[in-house]
Amino acid sequence: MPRNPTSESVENYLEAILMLQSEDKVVRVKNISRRVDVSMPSVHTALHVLEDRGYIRHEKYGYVELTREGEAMAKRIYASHLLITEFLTRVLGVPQEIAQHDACKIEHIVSGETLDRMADFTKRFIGTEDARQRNHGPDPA
Amino acid sequence: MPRNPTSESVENYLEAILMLQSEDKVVRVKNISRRVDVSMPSVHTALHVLEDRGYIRHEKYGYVELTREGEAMAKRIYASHLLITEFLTRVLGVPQEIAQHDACKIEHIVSGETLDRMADFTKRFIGTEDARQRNHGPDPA
DNA sequence: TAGTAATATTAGATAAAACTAACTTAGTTA
DNA sequence: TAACTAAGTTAGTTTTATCTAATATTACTA
Repeated sequence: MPRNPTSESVENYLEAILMLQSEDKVVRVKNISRRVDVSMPSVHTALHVLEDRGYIRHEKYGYVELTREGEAMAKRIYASHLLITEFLTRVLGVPQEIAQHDACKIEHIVSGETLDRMADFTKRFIGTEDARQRNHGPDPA
Repeated sequence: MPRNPTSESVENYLEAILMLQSEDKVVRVKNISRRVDVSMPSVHTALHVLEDRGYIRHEKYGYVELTREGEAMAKRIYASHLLITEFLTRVLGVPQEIAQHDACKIEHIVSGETLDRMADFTKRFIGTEDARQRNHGPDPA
């Protein structure tokens, strides 16, 4: 495996922790394990990596917390996820569930450039769609 | 790592072999190595996997050939690659080089559903763009 | 045809990310 | 407070994909 500075795996854990944090207030190994669908020992190992990279704080037998950097990173990834999902569903018309699944993968590999274009396109497209609905007319170009 | 039946790595090798085959007629470990940017021993190992799965034929110190299944697989992946690249460049306006890079990643993970929607959207979109050019721009003849 | 250069292969190591099994800690409850 | 349970940790293994160094083969050429 490559020495990628931020692997898909790391990003997934951060994203999961962010979501658990916002849902349950308190984040434990068990929760992450269930959310990411991975054994507790695997989570444990991953948490060491995340801690080494300064993304989380974690004391033995204690709760898990995102650092400022970890939270920023997690939010960035989550934002990508939302953006991609919206693009897939609203622009391309991909069914929700499939869009979710694809977004989970794409969010880790896509360039910032493409992400920006998706955002722009979605914004313009939604506007156009809304206008079309208001007018009942053909595509205004 | 997951026991994914067809990994990104396998797909990349197949794609590379297909392209080399169409360019050079004859495919050797060295060529694949350069194309995929991986050492020759790594290619060698990968070729065993590909052979076990019935995607290629390869005799010691000889050339590499795709089987019928291997070629089908490779073509399927390459078609996705083209489709995604076209979508990114022509619809979203992502610069060629970045689009290529993103396509190389996305092609391995995206669902067939999303792929289909991209194809449809591109077709419709290009049609619209052409019409716009015919109406407002110089005559394309 | 012998020697060399290019290519291929083998052997063995490393890294990431996961796993199971076994053990430890902490919290609850009888 | 003793003991049970749930959660966490440690130890050790596996899989996939890569690498470097060393060796072998092939093909060419002098």
